[in-house]
Amino acid sequence: MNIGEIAKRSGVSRSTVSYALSGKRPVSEGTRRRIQAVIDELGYRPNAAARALKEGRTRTIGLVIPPASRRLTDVQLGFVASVVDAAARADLDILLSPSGGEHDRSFERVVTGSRVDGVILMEIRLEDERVTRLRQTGLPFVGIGHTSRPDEMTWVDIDYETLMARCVRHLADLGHRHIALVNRSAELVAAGYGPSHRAQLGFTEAVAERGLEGVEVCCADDAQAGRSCVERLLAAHPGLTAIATVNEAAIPGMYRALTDARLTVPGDFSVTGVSARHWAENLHPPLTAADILADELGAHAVDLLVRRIADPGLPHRHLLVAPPISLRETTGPARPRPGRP
Amino acid sequence: MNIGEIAKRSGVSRSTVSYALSGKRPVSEGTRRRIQAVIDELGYRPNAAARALKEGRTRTIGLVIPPASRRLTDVQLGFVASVVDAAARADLDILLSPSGGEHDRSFERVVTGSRVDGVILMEIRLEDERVTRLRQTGLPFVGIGHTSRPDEMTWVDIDYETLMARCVRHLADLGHRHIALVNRSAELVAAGYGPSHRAQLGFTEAVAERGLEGVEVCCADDAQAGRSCVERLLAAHPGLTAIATVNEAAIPGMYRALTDARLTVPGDFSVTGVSARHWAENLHPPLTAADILADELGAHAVDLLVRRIADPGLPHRHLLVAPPISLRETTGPARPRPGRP
DNA sequence: TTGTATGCGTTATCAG
DNA sequence: CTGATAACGCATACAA
Repeated sequence: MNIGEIAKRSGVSRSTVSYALSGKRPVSEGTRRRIQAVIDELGYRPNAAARALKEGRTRTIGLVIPPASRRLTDVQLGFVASVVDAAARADLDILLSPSGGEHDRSFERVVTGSRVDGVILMEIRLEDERVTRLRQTGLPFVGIGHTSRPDEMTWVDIDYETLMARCVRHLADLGHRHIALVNRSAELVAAGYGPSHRAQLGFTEAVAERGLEGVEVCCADDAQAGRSCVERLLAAHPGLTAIATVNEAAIPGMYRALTDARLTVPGDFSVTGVSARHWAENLHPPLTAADILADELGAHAVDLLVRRIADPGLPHRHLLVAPPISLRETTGPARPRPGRP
Repeated sequence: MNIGEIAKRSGVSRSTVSYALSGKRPVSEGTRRRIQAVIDELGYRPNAAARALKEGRTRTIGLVIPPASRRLTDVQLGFVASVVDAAARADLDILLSPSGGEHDRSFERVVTGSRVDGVILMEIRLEDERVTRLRQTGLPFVGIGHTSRPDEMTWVDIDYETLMARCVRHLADLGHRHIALVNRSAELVAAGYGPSHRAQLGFTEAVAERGLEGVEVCCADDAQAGRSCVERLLAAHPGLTAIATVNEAAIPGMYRALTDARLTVPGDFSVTGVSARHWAENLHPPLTAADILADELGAHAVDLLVRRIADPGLPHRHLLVAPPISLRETTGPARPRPGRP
């Protein structure tokens, strides 16, 4: 079924059908209706490939997510959902590319061969080959996250540095003097994952500023890791009374370790961090945390991308958000740990 | 950058470049290398739209997921991940369509206009307009889930009926006589959501078979709902000693309600159900459950789709899996509830 | 071993 | 207001 068939059956030329559809040229009401009738009857839809070939654009954007094998965190899922949602609202289709490392076939397919009009890139590292590649191709793209040279690209991101510093100050205000940062996995940190690095930065700064004792540990993104991580922390640091974390997936395990150690939250021990709101609210007890507004950020990324596609010469723009801490039920005044020497 | 440009710079014709790329015709080693050098230098990639137009296929499959606004369950996420993964392995791209109800623009775009070679459809209802629509278009598709007329389409699915019956029998074997089924949301059940209906069926059958007392309730897909649902259940049914559920998202809340009622699991009360393995294992305590092998099912769906695309005339095939119950730490011998009259 | 020519389905220009 | 026709970039049948 193609436009020629519609033209034949309506007794007009192909161009008339095309114009009747696009409205880019006046078509008499009578023929317009006749054409529409035939289209409805046959269920004709313009071929997307032919249109893309002719118009030079696909009305599709690429979304590069972490490899599917790695389980996505709630925050990441929130980004995906909001991007998908915003794209659908803008009548854009989404081509998904699960690609992490370099030389990924799926990634290459998406960024070359004119399959998409632009790309949204998630999980960006401080040094990220994909960013380099995207810049080479000249394809418009927007990062959710940014590299160590932020001016080179358009991005939206969460200000983990400020957020973590806020968490530390909040704990300090409650009298905590010995605090741990539970970061994401050692691999991620080693790979130069921006949020981890910036969380570290913010933690170190605020700890120094308030003259606290701070300890930093890495922890894999799952409950079991969170549990053993906190067990070790408690054993090694008897004076520790609070944890700040950016590892939401590990929090249930951290709670568990605390419970097992007969430490109540927030009575004996405080926990806070950065997390998706939905996740923080559904923990038991609900986590006092800076709530990441994934919806807003994803929608904004799509918006920036749409503009960049319309005018690739636009100067790069950046959006760094630092949501306030939502007080819930996991932070309280410091109290010396029971059984502490 | 197009094939003509490469041809010009290599001093050969366009067809020679094309054949050098596809290997469908012998090309002398010398010219092949010369062409490749130019391609590498300019970073040429064949235009996907032109190729799709010429070949009549896109090397892309559509994945229809529930609307992004609705939070996906762990099981659903597992399906998406495994489909994405399997498609990437088969060098297929994925066009994502978040669409639930009827007349969805995103859905229409994906299934018409030859944007994809085939579709994988998730969250199918007993009566599902999208299935009807897909059948009309003649586009190959595979369901993860199936309608009330299973022979009309190719699908893979989880045998919730058998699974739920198994859960009930397992509880009955442990001496439980009064059991509740916590289903998914009332909306979903009302909309004719297959898994919910089949779980209901299996529950009713097994309860009758073993002469038990059974009660069925619906519950929204979140922790809060699970909590209040179990609170109500405990108040209304003093003899209740076990729950079977297909609502994994509600389980943390269910645990909470049990704890609040001073009921230990599995000492005083048993819980079991159907869940993603990862989810069951990460609950505290880990849930005794039939583990849904999302990976396997998603990969299988892609495989079936690829075959259907290759030969649309193939007879419909179905895969109904019923994984065994993995014994973990939430079911034990029945014991009368404390404080029971 | 290579070159020429055609058509995939659209949109848009040019001509009536 | 409408029709004929030329691209868009590629793959391939046909010729050499």
